[in-house]
Amino acid sequence: MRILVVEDFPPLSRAIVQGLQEAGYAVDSAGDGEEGLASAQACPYDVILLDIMLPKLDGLSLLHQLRKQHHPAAVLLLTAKDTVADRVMGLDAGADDYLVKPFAFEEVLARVRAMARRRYGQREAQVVIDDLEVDLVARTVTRAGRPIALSAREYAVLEYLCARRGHVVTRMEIWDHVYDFATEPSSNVVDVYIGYLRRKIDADHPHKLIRTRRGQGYVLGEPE
Amino acid sequence: MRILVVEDFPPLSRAIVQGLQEAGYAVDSAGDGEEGLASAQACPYDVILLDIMLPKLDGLSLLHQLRKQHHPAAVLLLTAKDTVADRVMGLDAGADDYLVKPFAFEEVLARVRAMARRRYGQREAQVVIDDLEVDLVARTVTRAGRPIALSAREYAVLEYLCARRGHVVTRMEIWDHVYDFATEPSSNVVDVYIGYLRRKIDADHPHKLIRTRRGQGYVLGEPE
DNA sequence: TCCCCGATGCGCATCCTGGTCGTCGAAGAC
DNA sequence: GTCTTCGACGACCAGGATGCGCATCGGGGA
Repeated sequence: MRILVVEDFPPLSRAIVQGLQEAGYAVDSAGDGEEGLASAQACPYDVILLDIMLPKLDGLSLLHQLRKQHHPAAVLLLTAKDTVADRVMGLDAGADDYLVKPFAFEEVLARVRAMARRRYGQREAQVVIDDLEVDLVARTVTRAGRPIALSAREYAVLEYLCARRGHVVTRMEIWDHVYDFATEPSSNVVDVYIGYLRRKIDADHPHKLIRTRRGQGYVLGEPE
Repeated sequence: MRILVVEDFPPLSRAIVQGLQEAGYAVDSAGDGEEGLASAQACPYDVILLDIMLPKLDGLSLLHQLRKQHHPAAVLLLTAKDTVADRVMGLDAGADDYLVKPFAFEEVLARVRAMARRRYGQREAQVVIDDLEVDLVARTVTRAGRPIALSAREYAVLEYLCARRGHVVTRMEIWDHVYDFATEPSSNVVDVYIGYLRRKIDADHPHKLIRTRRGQGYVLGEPE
């Protein structure tokens, strides 16, 4: 899952970004409204955390712009104000959820998880494929009942594959959702991580869970 | 689907071309407006990705020329500017969609898919013919419920046949939409791939799904 | 230490070519 | 109308080149 944080107060922004990264998300941040808009347009973020009071371009205007362009991200508004009028205005503008400052980081995490899941039309917090179980809330993976430890990046790749289970996913798409802006897509990292994952959860030959579509990408699940 | 990318900034161009190829499209590229116009006139592209700021001939002029010649391609404009005036000018010139830089690759892919589908008048993301099902989003194929693995090229041919289901399609047309400039049409590749497809999805004799129209081409579906 | 990521080389699926065989259809003879 | 003949077109096969995917190694960073 890839997340954008638009917040102008550096300590808060830093705290949120760090917390989300620790939770295994790919996170970018923007310090004002204009930067936020540009970033949002540049990337298919799954979730955008958006402060309302921002320099240059306020959060609600930004949200309006995004929705006008049919941006698919789920938006979580962060605000100091909490009146019914504010709340209505935010949700009317196309926000998916609403969080009033001050809030606990736990709260952020919970809502982000919920939104990310909703975004891919998954009701269940648990994805089951064959004897593999991925718990998207607990962020745990078991195969045939035995728990499997994944690194943050490994989990991120698996999570994205789960979100699009049964669909052919190109390397580029995986890249887009697992990496932030820091790196360049001119390498075989994705292959490498598919390899790691297979070694841990899909050791048999031929691979039954993560199937290769030569020249196209990978598919998770989808039997036969 | 065959796509032309007209973009003068090499890194961006390369990234887009590579990504689209990975997604199974036949892609050519042009580095300036004149080259772009020449390529567009030389080939029945389904989609053209067109930068506005270009050397020699700018994107809007190019677009005007194409529309004057009734070129059928769907055009996706790429631009750094994003004012209402720009947007209106682009769409008035006959563009089908509009993408503001910087953008994520996945955004490009989504819009290209949407345009390609619209272009062939398909609402559904899934094509069903008899007991054959082709999911154009998931890029999966099933016959009588059983999934069928196709290679990238096999899928590309089938996708094009789906797009023109019920119509007679010549070899040349298939070739045009499945291959880029790299190869020459002086062979029987298309026949060969029709053969591959039939073996996988249409094994019965006589072939019910992919019918031969001697001296003309092939038809997908269209009973009797 | 564990995780992350770029690079290299090998093996194989995929792709294409060229050739041969089978088949369809038109035209002509009866 | 029917049968025959011939030409052309399409189907299928198999060998070989290509390039993709995968495993692995090793350096760098947290």
